[in-house]
Parts: sequence; C-alpha cells; structure tokens
Amino acid sequence: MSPKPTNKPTGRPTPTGDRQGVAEQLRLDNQLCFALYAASGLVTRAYRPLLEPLGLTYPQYLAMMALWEKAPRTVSDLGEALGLDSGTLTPLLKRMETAGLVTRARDRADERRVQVDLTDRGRHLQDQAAGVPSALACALDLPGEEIVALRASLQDLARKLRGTGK
Amino acid sequence: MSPKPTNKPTGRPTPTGDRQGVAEQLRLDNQLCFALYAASGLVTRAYRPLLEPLGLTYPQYLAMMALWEKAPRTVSDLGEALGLDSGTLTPLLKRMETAGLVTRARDRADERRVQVDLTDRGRHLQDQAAGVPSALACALDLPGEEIVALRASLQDLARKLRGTGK
DNA sequence: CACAATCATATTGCGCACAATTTAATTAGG
DNA sequence: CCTAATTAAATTGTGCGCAATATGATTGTG
Repeated sequence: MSPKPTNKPTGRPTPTGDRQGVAEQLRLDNQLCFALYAASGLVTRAYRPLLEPLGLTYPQYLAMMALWEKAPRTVSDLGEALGLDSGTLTPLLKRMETAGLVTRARDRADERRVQVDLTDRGRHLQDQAAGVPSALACALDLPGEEIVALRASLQDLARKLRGTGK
Repeated sequence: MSPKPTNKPTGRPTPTGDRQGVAEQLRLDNQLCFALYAASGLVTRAYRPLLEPLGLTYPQYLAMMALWEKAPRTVSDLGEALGLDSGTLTPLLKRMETAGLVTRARDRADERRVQVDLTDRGRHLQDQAAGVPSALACALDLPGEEIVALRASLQDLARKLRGTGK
C-alpha cells in the first residue's frame, strides 16, 4: 500500500519499468558491492598503522604472507595466490627487493620464470608480524564465530566469481 | 588437545612463543582481510564489462549512484558517502565532468565549496544502469537472503571500523 | 632444423587511493 | 575591525591495479 519500495531481492523479478524500483535498486546502501568496497578499504586503513612499523604496505604484507607460506615461488604462482598479474607484482616485488625483504632471480631451468625468495630479513619479519592478526581482530570488535562465518561467505563468493571470470 | 591451532581470536591471548601457531595465524586463507580484499577485487572485475558500455569505471559508478540519490551535493558530502577524500574525488569528478556526466561549480554562498550536479546526460545514465545490479546479482550466483546477510555483516563491520578510525 | 605458437615476465599508460601540503574562503577571538 | 584558526578543495608524490603491448625463452610442428 505505502509507496515505499523495500528492494528485497525476493520481491518482484526486476520490474524494469518501475522508476522508483530502479532508483531503490541503485541506492548505494543497497549494494553488496559497495559494502564490500567500503569494508575492504576500511580494513586496509586499519592495517596501515600496524604495518608501518614493519615498513610494509598492505599489498606487500599480503605478498609476504604468501611467501612465508611457500618460498621460493615464481611470480605467476604468487600472482595466482594473490589474484594479481605481473603488471602489479613486478614493481611491487622490486620495491620489496630494494627493501631487502626478497630476492628475484631468473630460474636456471626455465629462463622465462623469475623465482622470488625470502631473505633472512624477510623471514625474520614474520616474527615481528606475529601480533598483527590478533591486533586487527581486536580492532574489528567482532565475535570470533562471526569473523569465521564472514570469511567463509567471502571465500564462497570469491570461488563463484573465479569460476565465471576465468 | 590436538596441536591444531585454529586461530580463533578467542584462543590463547597471542601465544608469542608458538612458532607453528604464528605461521598458521599468518596464512593467507585464514585472513578475513584477504578474503575481503580478494572478493572486493573480483566483484569490481565482474562489474567492469557491465560498466564499460556506460563509459564508467567502478568508482565512477559508485559516485554516480551517490549523485542519483542526491544532487547537487558538495565534494566533501560525496566524499563522506563514498569514504574518499578530495585527493581522490577531485580528479575523478574532473574526468566525469569531461565525460559530460556532471558539472562542478563553486558554491556562491560559500566559495570554499564545490557543488557537484548531474547533467541531463548524467541523469539519463540511470536508465541505462537500471539492469546492472540484477545482472551482477545473477553473476554472483548467491541466494538473495545470503546477499542480504553478507551485506549486513559488511555494513556492521564498516560501522565498527568507522568508529575507531575517526 | 626452422619457425610459428605459446608462455613468463617486464613495460607503458591510465585511473584510483591516500598522505602531506598548498591555496583560498570563512569563522572565531581579541 | 583585524588577525588567527578552521574549513573545503586542489595539488603533489607514491604505490597499487589492470589493460595492452613488448621482450625473450620454450615448446610444438612440419
């Protein structure tokens, strides 16, 4: 009765002629994508002060985690783990090499590849980063179960999108 | 019991001596932050082909949604809605002005402010964007309830982070 | 073997994103 | 009033992120 459109996705199946419905569907606060974009940016911002003492940016921190899990590994292997291409990784890794955290060397067996490995300093940084996840979990102020559930939902979403995208 | 550390933030209060636990805590797949980062990037990528016909990048699309909701509005008002500062918005809005979607004009009443308004073309674009949210919802391949729940969780997270950050 | 196709990385160019600074306008205090 | 503090945008410099392209190595085929 009231003209208030409540954008429930279970409502009418996309009433394309409905101007009000379209406006409601395009509201920022109704977008999953914007909630994702905003939350991701805020979390990155929350990490910044924690990573500054380590001399890492947030993407560099992710790359270090990938390397702490497995090193040496090639640029493309790293790229697959992080969802990034060489256009992003090459300069990022060069900066980390300059910072003395990693080495980059052509693979003797296949000169097309570049093996990225940790330096002692890079390995050592893991100890200094040990407190970062819990410090952030604290800043999030969410019960552990909710964090686990949210992470699982996001990984589920990512898995579905990776399927269609590639 | 079993030595399997499950990185619940409710576990031991950061067992700093536990090397295995630290390595496990720093695994990429155990990070909420990385799940968020990866999902956000994948969703942005999923939007790209939908927005290309409109001549919009993803952040520009978000800005347009903010303007379809309310225009004219100042740069900082827009920035607050999107979580962006003038350093990001000024060049973005200039590009959208060049594209003929918005106008930017100093506020007569307070010459410090710049009022951003939609052009006819910018308003018209809303009709062409009408199908975008449902097209993406389809690509996500998630039940509507899950989308709503995930969005709510993310907005909750964002609200908590905004509190500490500002 | 030659040579086309493929593959891994690097490079270039553009558009965010943000910290730090600058510029100009408004407001507040004396 | 007149100056100091505050505010709003713009500017500058750095680091992602990605599309498009280039470079060089490897693989596949005749």
